[in-house]
This record gives sequence, C-alpha cells and structure tokens, in this order.
Amino acid sequence: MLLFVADDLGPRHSGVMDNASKTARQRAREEITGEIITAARARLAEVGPGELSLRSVARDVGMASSAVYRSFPSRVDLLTALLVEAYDELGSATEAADPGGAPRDRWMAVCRATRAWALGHRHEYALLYGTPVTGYAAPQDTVVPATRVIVRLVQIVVSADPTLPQAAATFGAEVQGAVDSIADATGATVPVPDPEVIGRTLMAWSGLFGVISFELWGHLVGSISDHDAYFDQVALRLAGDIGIT
Amino acid sequence: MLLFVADDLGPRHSGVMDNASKTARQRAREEITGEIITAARARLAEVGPGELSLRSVARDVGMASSAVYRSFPSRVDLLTALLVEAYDELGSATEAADPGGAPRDRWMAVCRATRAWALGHRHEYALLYGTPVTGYAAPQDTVVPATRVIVRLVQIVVSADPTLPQAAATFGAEVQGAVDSIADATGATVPVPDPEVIGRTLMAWSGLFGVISFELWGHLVGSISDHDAYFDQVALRLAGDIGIT
DNA sequence: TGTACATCAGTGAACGCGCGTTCACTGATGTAC
DNA sequence: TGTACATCAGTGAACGCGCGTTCACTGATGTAC
Repeated sequence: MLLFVADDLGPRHSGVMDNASKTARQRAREEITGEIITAARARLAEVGPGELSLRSVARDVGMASSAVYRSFPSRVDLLTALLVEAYDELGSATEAADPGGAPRDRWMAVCRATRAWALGHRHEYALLYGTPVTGYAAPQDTVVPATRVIVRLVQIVVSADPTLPQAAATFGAEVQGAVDSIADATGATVPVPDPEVIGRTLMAWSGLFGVISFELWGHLVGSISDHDAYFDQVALRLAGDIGIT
Repeated sequence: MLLFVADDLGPRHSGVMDNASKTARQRAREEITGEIITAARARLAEVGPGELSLRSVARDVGMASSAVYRSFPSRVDLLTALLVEAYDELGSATEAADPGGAPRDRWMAVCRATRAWALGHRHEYALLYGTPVTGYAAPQDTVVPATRVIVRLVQIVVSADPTLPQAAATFGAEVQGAVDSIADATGATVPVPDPEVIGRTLMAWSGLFGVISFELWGHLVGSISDHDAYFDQVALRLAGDIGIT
C-alpha cells in the first residue's frame, strides 16, 4: 500500500491556525477550497477520476476555471486532495462501523462497511483502489489516512489471538516495511504486531479488495445471483484464514 | 465475471471463409484490421485503455484516422476487439503454463502465469480487470474467452478432489449462474462441477486478482519487499482454501 | 477475354468539442504608519 | 482612526492542443455480361 506523509495542501489542511487568528480572506479561501472539493466529489458520482475535469468542477461551483488555480496549482493537486478525503472518509466509515466485542463480529462489520462504502462511492473507490490515473503518481509526501483501514484490521486480528492457529509461519522479512509503517501509523501506542500477522492481514485485505472490485466492475454479473450473501461468505472465509473464527 | 457471446467483429473474427475463397480485398482488409489491432495493443504499452485514442493508433499504422472506420465503426468497437484479444492471450498463456500432474503444481503454475501476464501487459490487464472505461459497457453479445482462465482453474480444483475437505458447504444457489456459464463454456465435455467447487474457485480467483492488482497499482510499495515471494505465499494459501494441498 | 459498371478502401479537410493552463485586468481585503 | 500602498481572489479572454466522427472525393478491385 502507498503510505503518505502530510504535505501542505493549502489552508484547509494545514490546520495550524485557530479560526480566530485567521483573516477574512483566509476563511473565504478555505471555504471556497472546500466548495471546490465538495463539487469535485459530487462530480465523481457521475464520472471516473480520469475524466474528472477542472473546468467541469469550476462550472459546478459557479466560478471561472482559472479561479480554481488559486486553491490548487494543477489538476493533479485536486486529485490528490480528493484522494486524501476519500481515504479519510473510508477510514472513518470503517472505524465507525466497528462494534467492538467479538473479533469475528468486528471483522465482518469492517468488511461490510468497506464494501458498503465502495458500492456507495464507486468512483472514489476507483480513485483509491482502481487503475491509477495516468500521469498521476500519488505523491510520496502525502498522508497517512491510506493506512487507517488496514491498521484497524490488524488490531482486530491481534485482538483475536496473537498466536495464530495456522500451521507454519509463511510471511517473514518481506513484510517488514508494512510492520514499520503500521508501527508509525499507530504511533507505537499499540504493540507492533508480528510480521506473520501483518502478512496474513495484508493477504486478507487484498482478497477483500478483490471481491469488492469484482463486484463493482461487473465481473460477477451472470455468475453470482446474491451478491450480499456471496460477499459475506468470502469475508467469513478470509476471517478464517487469519485465525478469526 | 462477464461472459460474452461471439459477435461479428469483422472478417478477422468471423472465420467462416477459407483463405482460398477470399478476395484480395478481403485479405487486405483483414490484414489492415490486424495491423490496427497490433498497433493499438502496442499503444497500450504506453497509455491506459481510457487514454487510447483512435487517432494515435491510425498515426502509428500510418493511415488517415478516418480509414480506421472501415475496420471499426467506433472507438469502443476497437476497445472491444482489444478486450477479446487480451482475454484470449491471457487464456492461452495460462493454458500453456499448465504443466499437468499434481494439482498443486498446476495451480501454482497457472497463478504465476496470470501474474506474469499481468505484469507484462499492465494496461491490457487494466482493460480486463481494472476500472471499466467510462461509457463503455462490455457488450453482452461478445465472447467466451473471458472464462478461459477460470474454467481451467475449476478443472484443476476438480482434479484435486471433487469432495472438498473443508467443513461446511457455504456456496449454494447464488453461484448457479456461474455453474451454468462454465457448463456452457466447457461444452459439457466435462462433468459440471458442484456449486461449492465453483464458489470457492471464484473466491480464490478474485483473491488472485486482488493481490495482482495491489501489486500492479502500487499498493504494496513500502510494505512488501519481495513481491515474488509474497505472491507465491498468497497463491499457496488460496490453494489451501480450495482443497489443494 | 474484354468491357462497363458497381463496390469499396483509403484520403484529407473539416466540424465542433472540451480540455489544462496562462495572463493582464479589476476590485476588494489587509497592513504599516 | 485614517490614509496610502501592497497583496491577493476572482474574471474573462485567449492559446494551443488532441480528440471522435463525418463527408465528398479518388483510385483501385470485383462482378456481370
């Protein structure tokens, strides 16, 4: 997964000033930047990220297309902002859906919430997990929200049982980068999980996105009649794979 | 998965005439259509399917853009032809990679071949399994090659053991569409597998595409250091899930 | 086998479009004294 | 508190681009007699 480091995306994300000390100009600026992002996300209900045009967004907001450049230096910066927002919203949605309690219930709830968000925001999902927009490389120096869901899943797996029931440990050193990232993301407030746990969670994670993508991109059409039931069965099986029963 | 039914895509695919009875015009026509497809696929080495333009292809072939319309009535028909070619090539690649013998070896070989093809043809992979190109719905009345890989996988699973070792049967009626499709595709030359086998294979199948997509779209960057080893471990685990040990 | 007409492949110009980005501008907001 | 200048947000026109598709055309290939 791509990991991001916070970068300056304009006042909206810098968040160092309290509202009182902001000038009217700054507040107006943030507001309009917010409107642009809102309009852009609304646009994503209709078209995919590759087709999202700055001009159409400007039109929806009711301003000259050139004015958008006061908030975003280019189209890809707008896309980056959308990416960050989407990761954050997905993160919030899954965290809100986590009921606590039995690991299996937590696991299923988070999986279902992820799918529900994807179904409800297909183009934003595509922005995050679909074919990357050409000419656009998600900047290394962006944000951590990309890790929110996986971090939560790892916690659930750990809460189930740190000693995984499966036979041999199969994930080792090649997963160390993920271990480090997650340690960073959780700010070491949580014991850093074992590479084996991370490896298996990562695998379940990509399996989860496999099913969701297949459903979303129409690859189940004609094969599966009850998508909800199918998804639940897959999610259950993924849970079993990582020692949640 | 999307299933296609053969449709007329011009002389190249109709294949009813033997070469002798074709006029020079028809042969020239097929040749040029082939050149267009070849050039278009070459173009897909550079840009994604959404950015593939008819004019760029015509330029590469060295003809007027309007001439392309003699072979394809519109841009999406070109895309459809590419889709069919790509499915076919992936199908051939995986079938060629199948060594026969032990189910586990066959399974791993087919999985690795799928990944290798994806890594070597990322934009064609994206055309098949990535975010669908906007405004483009793969026509219902197209081809069967989309099923070639999954059919092969099902055969491998069946060859391993028709009575799956796993506990409860979890896939039932909702998978009947897939059972029918696969029965159609194999032309009933093979006993139609159980819904349970199909369901689990389908699940492993989407898991497979989950890992491949994650790798391809850059979601493993910074987390996994050895992509080959990681993939093998995932493929092995998927094999275990469907009773291949 | 040769001629007369019909068919079709490919050309090149054109239409109309929407795009990202730049730029000189105006008017309003902010700042220093 | 008031004035003079600097800063900045948003405008509207423009640049240059590549796109999908259409259309009247020409020359070559095919067909009927």
